[in-house]
Amino acid sequence: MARNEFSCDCNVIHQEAVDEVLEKMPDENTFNRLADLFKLIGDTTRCRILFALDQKEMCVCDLANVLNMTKSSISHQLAVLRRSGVVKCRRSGKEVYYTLDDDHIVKLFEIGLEHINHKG
Amino acid sequence: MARNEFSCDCNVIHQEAVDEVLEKMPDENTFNRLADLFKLIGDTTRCRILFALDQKEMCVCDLANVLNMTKSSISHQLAVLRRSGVVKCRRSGKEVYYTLDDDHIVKLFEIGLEHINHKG
DNA sequence: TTGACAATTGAATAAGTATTCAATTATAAT
DNA sequence: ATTATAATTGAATACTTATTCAATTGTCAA
Repeated sequence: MARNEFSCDCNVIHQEAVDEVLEKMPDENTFNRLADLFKLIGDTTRCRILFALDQKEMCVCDLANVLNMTKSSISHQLAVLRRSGVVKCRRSGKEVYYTLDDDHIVKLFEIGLEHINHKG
Repeated sequence: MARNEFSCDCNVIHQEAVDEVLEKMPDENTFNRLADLFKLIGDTTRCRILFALDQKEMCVCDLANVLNMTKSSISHQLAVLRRSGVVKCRRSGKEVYYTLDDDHIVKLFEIGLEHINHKG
C-alpha cells in the first residue's frame, strides 16, 4: 500500500526520485524544529533585538529606545527569545540585562546579509 | 529633541550604549528583508520542499508525494518560493520541474541543523 | 476536438501571532 | 510604609498566512 494513498492527490510520476529523496529527508521533528528556529528570527523586531544584543548587553529600556518601541512589546519578544534559548538575562537592581546565548544566530545573520546583498 | 520621545515609553538608561548600538544597526529596509528571508524558510512545508529540491530536481507531483500533501498546497508554496527567487522552474511537457536557485539556503540549513543538534 | 492529467490560481476559512492596554511583580530609595 | 521606576504578564485586537476547495490554464494523446 502506497504511503501517500490518502493525503496526496496524484500518483507518483518519478518513483525512483521520490524514493531516493524520501530516504534522505530528515524526520518530521527535525523539520519542525528547523522551521521554528527560522520563524524565531523571521520577525523584524526580534531581528533588531538580536542585532542590538550582538553589539552589547542591554536592559529592556535600552532596547525600547534603540528600537523605538514600548517596553511591553520588547518584553514580550524577549520572553519568546528567552524560551527558545537564544538570549539569556540577569537582573541587576531594577533592571534586567539581556545577552545573546547562541553562536549560531550571528552566523545565520551573516549568511542572510550575504543573501540580501547578493540579490537586487 | 530625543528621537524616541513619542513611541518609546521610557527614558534612556544607558545613553552611551544606546547611541553606540544605534550607530551600528542596519537600516529598516535591511531588517525587513532579512526577516522576510528567514520567514520564508520558517515554515515546515517550505523547509521540506527546499530540502527535497536540494537533493533532486522535482515536479509538483513528486513533491506532493514526498511531502504527502496536495498539489495545490505545494503549488501555492512553490509560488511563494519562486517570487522570492529561491527556486526556479522549467516546463517539460505537462510537468513543471523545480530546482533550487540560491546557494545561501543550503548554508542556512546547515547552520540551523547544527543549532538543533547542539541544543536539547 | 475531445478527454485526461499536471499545474496554477482565487476566494474562503482557520490558525497563528505581534502589538496594545491594563494590571501586577520586583527592586530601590525616601 | 510609601512612592517611583523597571519589567513582566494576560487578555484583546488586528493582521498575516497556510491549507482547502473549486475553477481554470496548459499540454499531450487519441
